[in-house]
Amino acid sequence: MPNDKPDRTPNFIRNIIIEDLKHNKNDGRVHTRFPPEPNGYLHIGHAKSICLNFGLAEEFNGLCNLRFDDTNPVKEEDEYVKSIIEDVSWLGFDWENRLYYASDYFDQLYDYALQLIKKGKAYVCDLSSEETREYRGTLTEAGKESPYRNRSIEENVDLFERMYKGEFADGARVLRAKIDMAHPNMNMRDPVMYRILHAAHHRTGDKWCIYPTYDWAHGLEDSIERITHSACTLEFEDHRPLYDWFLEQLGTFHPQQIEFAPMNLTYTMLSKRKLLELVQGDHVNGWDDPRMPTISGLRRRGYTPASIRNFSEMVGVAKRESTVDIAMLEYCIREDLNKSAPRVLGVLQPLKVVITNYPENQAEELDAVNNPEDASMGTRKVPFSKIIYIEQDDFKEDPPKKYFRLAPGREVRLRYAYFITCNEVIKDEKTGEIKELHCTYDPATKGGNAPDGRKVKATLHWVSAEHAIDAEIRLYDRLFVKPDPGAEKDVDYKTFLNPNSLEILKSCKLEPGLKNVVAGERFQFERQGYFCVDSKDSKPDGLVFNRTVPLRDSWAKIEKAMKNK
RNA sequence: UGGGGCGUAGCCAAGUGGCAAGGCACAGGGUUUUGGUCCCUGCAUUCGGAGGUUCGAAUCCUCCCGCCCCAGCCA
Repeated sequence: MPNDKPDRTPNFIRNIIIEDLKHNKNDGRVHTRFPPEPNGYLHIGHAKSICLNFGLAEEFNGLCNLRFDDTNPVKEEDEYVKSIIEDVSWLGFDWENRLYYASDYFDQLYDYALQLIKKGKAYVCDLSSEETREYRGTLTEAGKESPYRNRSIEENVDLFERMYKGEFADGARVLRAKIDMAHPNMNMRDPVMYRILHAAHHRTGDKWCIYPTYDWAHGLEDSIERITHSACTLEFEDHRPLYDWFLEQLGTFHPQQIEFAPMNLTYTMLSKRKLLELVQGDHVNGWDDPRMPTISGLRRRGYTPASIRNFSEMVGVAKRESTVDIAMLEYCIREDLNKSAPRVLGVLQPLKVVITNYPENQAEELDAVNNPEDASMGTRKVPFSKIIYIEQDDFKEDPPKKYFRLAPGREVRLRYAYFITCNEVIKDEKTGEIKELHCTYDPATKGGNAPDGRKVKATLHWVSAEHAIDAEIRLYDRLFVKPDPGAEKDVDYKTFLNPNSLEILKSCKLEPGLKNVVAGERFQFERQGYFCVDSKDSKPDGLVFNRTVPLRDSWAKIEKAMKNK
């Protein structure tokens, strides 16, 4: 059995496939598909579905198609298909030559509809949409049959052909399946198959003015492509009897629809409609804003495809409604970047430090390790001189308990450099603001070790002032302040948008080696977090970095715990 | 009051009659020139509840409770 990851958590869909394979169902074929509607950008929830479908195909030596479910021209755009293609392939999946569109099948769908009409299983209905709703009945009451339900086959064929030809106005008529207006499942009460829409389609242009509905089209799309296992989300469970009904009536290849629970993520929103609102309302800067849970947003934020694939595997697939803790996603990106990202020194909020006993006009090149997790990534040189910057947070004039960074009289290590001791704090006379620190260094501790064996409790990152390069750094935080911003039904979720989800730092100081970075390049700024070069705004003479995720910070936890005491 | 689903730890999630995997989070401890990583340890006598069947139940049966979805010519 093709399974190179025996430790993968089992899930019910995989179990169904294993069982089907055991009985040689579909001649042992496994063929899945990812069927997005091109009406928005893909988000992390779609990524889970992509990983599921392509992953299953991969695991069982099958195939997975990418298919655009473009049956509604008024909502769909080419921009979205472009972004979806980019996102799926960025995630690392390959549909080879199997890129399909529902619109490729419009002719076949039309023929199938004619077949159903001729079997007396579909009819043209002249009821308005309001009337159709009234006739449908309610959840607890049966519906009424349309007065047009018993038209002759000839009349239905004629009317349907004239619908196709464009003789009727939008909404004037629809084609409906003739099933059962008293069915307890609302979806079976003569569902609409075609509606008249005089709208240009992003691919077929003005060829069509009738468009198939999802229920009518989807099963047939799957059938035409000989899909074996058609995974979709839970809300379509009620549609399965209809999915099956159409395929049975037509006697065509019958894929199996399997429903799984869609994913929710804490502190964000996974709904195309709401994400569109955030974009259109300028609450974020576009679909690929690094705060967005979209694949393009995560990509720009610095997430790797591997981290997202791993996350998808980690959250699993089940039928139970779930809200995954965003900490799990953050864990996945840290895990990946810890192994792969080069370490670098960068100061976000600089505090000037003068090493008073270090010679003027001197600079030396110190050896620094590029990644302690991977020796093959080698070492580099970092310049050191009399004036350096350290992080404002790394000095406290009046250090609290358990704070073991720099403080007056205290000695700490500068990473890869020297031990320094703080002797003097220079303040602005008026504001009391700390302007700079005067420290002395111990020349014997070069590289970071004291020959006499004395220890320091802290190691700080730093950057030489005269060698540093400037950069803008964008710090991102969760998009919403509540774990489930949509939970309160009578409060708009936008109320819970985090006003501090983006903080821009303009005068960050980075080690000079970062001068020639390229868009998308990722680094760990030691003791801070993982950052990547912004793909849109970063320029050679104006570097912009996005913080992907901060490092775990146990000091922050201690601080918080002390405050809560 | 119709139909379809789902209830295993704070969050995901295995398990399908033989005595509760794993991960995240959290809490301790060790290593450490990143308060990072890594490594140990702890974390459900119990599976929504109550009965029943059985030598034995999260798994089977009955009843009850809770949550989600469905009345678009959206997908």
